[in-house]
Amino acid sequence: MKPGNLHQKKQLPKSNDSNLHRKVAQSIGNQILTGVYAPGAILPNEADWCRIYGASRTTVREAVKTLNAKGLLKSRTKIGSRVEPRENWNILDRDVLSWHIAAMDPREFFVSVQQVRKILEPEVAALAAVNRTSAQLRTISEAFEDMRSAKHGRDSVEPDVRFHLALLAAANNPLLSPFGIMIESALTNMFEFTSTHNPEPNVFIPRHESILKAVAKGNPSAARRAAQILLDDTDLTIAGFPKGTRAKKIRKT
Amino acid sequence: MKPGNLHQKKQLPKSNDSNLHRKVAQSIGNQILTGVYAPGAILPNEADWCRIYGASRTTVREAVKTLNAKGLLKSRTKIGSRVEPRENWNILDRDVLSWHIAAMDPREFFVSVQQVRKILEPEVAALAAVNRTSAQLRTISEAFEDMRSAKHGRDSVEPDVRFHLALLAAANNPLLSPFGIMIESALTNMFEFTSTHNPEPNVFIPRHESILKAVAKGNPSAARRAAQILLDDTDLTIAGFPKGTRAKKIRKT
DNA sequence: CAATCGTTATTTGTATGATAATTAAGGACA
DNA sequence: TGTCCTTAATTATCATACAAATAACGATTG
Repeated sequence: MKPGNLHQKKQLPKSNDSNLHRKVAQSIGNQILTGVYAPGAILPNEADWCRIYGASRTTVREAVKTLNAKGLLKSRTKIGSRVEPRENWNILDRDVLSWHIAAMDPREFFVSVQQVRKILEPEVAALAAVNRTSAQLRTISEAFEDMRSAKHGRDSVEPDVRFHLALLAAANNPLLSPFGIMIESALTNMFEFTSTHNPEPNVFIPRHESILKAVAKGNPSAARRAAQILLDDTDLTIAGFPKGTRAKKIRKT
Repeated sequence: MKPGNLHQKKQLPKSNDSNLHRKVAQSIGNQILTGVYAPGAILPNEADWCRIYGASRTTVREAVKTLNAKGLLKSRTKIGSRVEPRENWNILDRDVLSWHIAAMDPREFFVSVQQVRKILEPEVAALAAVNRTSAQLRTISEAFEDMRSAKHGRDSVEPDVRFHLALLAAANNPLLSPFGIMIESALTNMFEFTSTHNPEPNVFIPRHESILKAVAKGNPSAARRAAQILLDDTDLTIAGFPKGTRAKKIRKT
């Protein structure tokens, strides 16, 4: 990538979200996540960004404040904005995660996600089996029914996501909720692969049913085991992904 | 970089807490976290905030953008800013977490944290045992030595935090890094209790040493077990906390 | 020479006022 | 009753100016 021509206006991705400061934030965020500006680097100053995007300073500053708030930058007077070290990035923020996914090899992403999911989700299922309210159980159950009755594979993605998010919520630990975004991203993006490379998504229905039943019964160890089995199956699916394929961009509305 | 000064104290840059928009963001953020404005509620509009804080609209807007970026709000034209549902809050953001801690019963917080730590940290230790680089091992080891050589309890907090963060980093999974903030907050705030209510903090030294040795040897199951033991001990400490005590406010920079 | 102390220049921070864009809500009309 | 238009409330964007912080530089002095 060629740095240098600051006088040229950037092509901002057109999006239904017509907020200019949001687009600017996304553009800069993407450049950070793709390594155009590495941790420790000083970004162009506000005046430069104004020229680059043809936006007012107000707008640029709001974009920069957004990135500050997500831990990607730290701005100081007379210095400018410096890219923060990676460990300070709010990687589980919805925007940051989407930039991250767009920037990295999707296979690598799935490996990282599966590693975390295999640590968390069995225990989440176990906690849900113990801590769930009846309303939360109903939500999980509804998601499962919608998943089962989905005709096409793509129709089962949304209830599938809903199932896992409901399970996570039923664990009733607020510190776990940021993972909902990770799970959602993973399942949604994974569909881009499974739909094109995997003929039969219905194998997963009984796996989800086992989790649901265990949570309904209030049996934590059964829930834990059921979640582990589902994740092992998911591992196999991922292992079948062809190398070098790029995930299509999913536009969230 | 000179090779000799690995032990140099990290120069904390003078905190820019004097930023007005930051103060406004903190104030509004606190009010959201304490429930003054509940999820779904519409906040006062920008003009109101200007009057309330005596700040310009520019400043208020930057504060609101910050809160938007952290998932606490969503602003829309003609509507105003609405508080988002809790599950969208970036609870593992440094600011949001500190507001959260200030707003809730600290015992409750420790329970939530311990639940998550007991899920994650044993597996983190196991991953670190397998994935660590030698540089990462050195960092962990240095933290341990600093911890051991600390004279007073309060001097062992910083290396203790450093130990756990280094372990987390050594797991080499970027999706886990947001938990560093949680761990840091937990350990730092916990000291406010242990220092006043627990006479002997040195019990934990050998526990940490077991983890270090297992990670050094590259033995994941030993690392996992050692981490579990440490966390069980921590549970006991927390169980001894008197009820109703409030954590003192720790100002992190 | 080395260290100290102002001075200057650069960059972000804050303020003000104006206009545009979005859209909920209410009113006019068929 | 339902549709379409107008209005009003609020955020979004722009332009300009000045304030504050501070790194970099250079003069002064021991």
